[in-house]
Amino acid sequence: MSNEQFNALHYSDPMVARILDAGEQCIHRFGIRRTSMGEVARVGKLSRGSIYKHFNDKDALVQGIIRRRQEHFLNRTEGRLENEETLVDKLTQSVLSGRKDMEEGIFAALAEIEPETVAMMFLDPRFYERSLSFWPPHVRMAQEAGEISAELDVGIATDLIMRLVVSLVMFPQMGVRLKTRRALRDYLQQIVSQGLGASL
Amino acid sequence: MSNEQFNALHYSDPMVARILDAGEQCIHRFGIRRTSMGEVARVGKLSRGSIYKHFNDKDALVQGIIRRRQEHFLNRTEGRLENEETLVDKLTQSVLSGRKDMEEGIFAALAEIEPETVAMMFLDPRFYERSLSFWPPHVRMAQEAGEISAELDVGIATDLIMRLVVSLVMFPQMGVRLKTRRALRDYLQQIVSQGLGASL
DNA sequence: AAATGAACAAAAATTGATTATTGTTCATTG
DNA sequence: CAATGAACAATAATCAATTTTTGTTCATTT
Repeated sequence: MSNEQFNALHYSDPMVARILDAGEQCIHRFGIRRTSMGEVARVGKLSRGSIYKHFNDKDALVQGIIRRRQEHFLNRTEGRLENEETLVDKLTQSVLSGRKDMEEGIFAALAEIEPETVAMMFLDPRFYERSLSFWPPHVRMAQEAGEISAELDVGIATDLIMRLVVSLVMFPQMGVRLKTRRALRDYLQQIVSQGLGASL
Repeated sequence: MSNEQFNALHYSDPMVARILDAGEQCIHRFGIRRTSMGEVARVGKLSRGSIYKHFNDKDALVQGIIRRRQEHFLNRTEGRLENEETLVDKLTQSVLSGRKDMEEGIFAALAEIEPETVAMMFLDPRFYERSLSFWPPHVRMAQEAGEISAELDVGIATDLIMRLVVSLVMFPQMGVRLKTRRALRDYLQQIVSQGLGASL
């Protein structure tokens, strides 16, 4: 009998939320390695058995915490994007939000205690897939607005955007320094609208 | 008194080459963690003291091995690019070469034994900087050939290329599947010449 | 029904004693 | 004069014994 707790995350369930809250608190303070299920239970004031009811194992719990954090980031970003007119502005805003989260959130804390863990996380396909699924609606909107080519395959556009945004968030110090919002926006504008072709 | 052995790698020096050869052999077989300086000395049939004459510590040796391997890859790729007419073809060839190296070279072996080490390596700025310094001449050639905009800043073009190539090599399975040379070339052609603008 | 907590074997982390490795120095070798 | 190898303290890896944690089960509680 397979468990459905793998695919869906029932954030509405207060018990699940309590477990994730407690788990995230522990990870933030001690890192993943030094966080035990018993400690999570103690912090969340619930039973260990009850954690295992909702998460098959420790890795599932950790993945759930990371996933919720990332989805929370994507939702927050989604909200911010409503103020942005163009796809380029949306990309700019997303990179800036992403960078900010990386340098102050739970990932920053983890990077100090367990850098290998964070590195492994970055190589995890699931991490990218979630970022990837964020963009198609925005790509279509940009196509309807005539901002980018309507004939272009959504998958291809999304792929480029995902690779660019992830790279710019993860390695802000690499290549050209795009420190200011303006510089970053100009860079993205050039690539999105002309690639390396005719310059602005 | 600072040592100059950090910045320059004297591949011409037969002693340095012997040390790097022995070290690479050890890393390939046992991984970085289980490779000792004594073992490298034994394999290379030289003294431990002599290794420390050329490399300040174990990390310097490991970095030297990785660096030489990457430079070797870049040189080999450089040779292959001479057959390629356009920047897009060069990019295509580089991604394919990179992917091949990643799935069969020392990195593939390391990824099996010490995935965290490989993950950390990927997050190391030095790894990117070497890839970054590879592209400017090709960008200029493409500009002279009228393939990409002559007004475009070389740094910006190089930045995009580096981020794209690294991403496509490191995460071939992410986003759009670009399995065939043709599919990969079309993808790169679109991005380089029009970005997400007018489609082909 | 859902959560609890106790019991349990298997797996993993911790501990402390022991051994190996590191990085340095230097007199000797080729 | 570069390479060697032995000596050395400091650091890190290893190993076996012990303790903790994991993941599962199930009778009990809410």
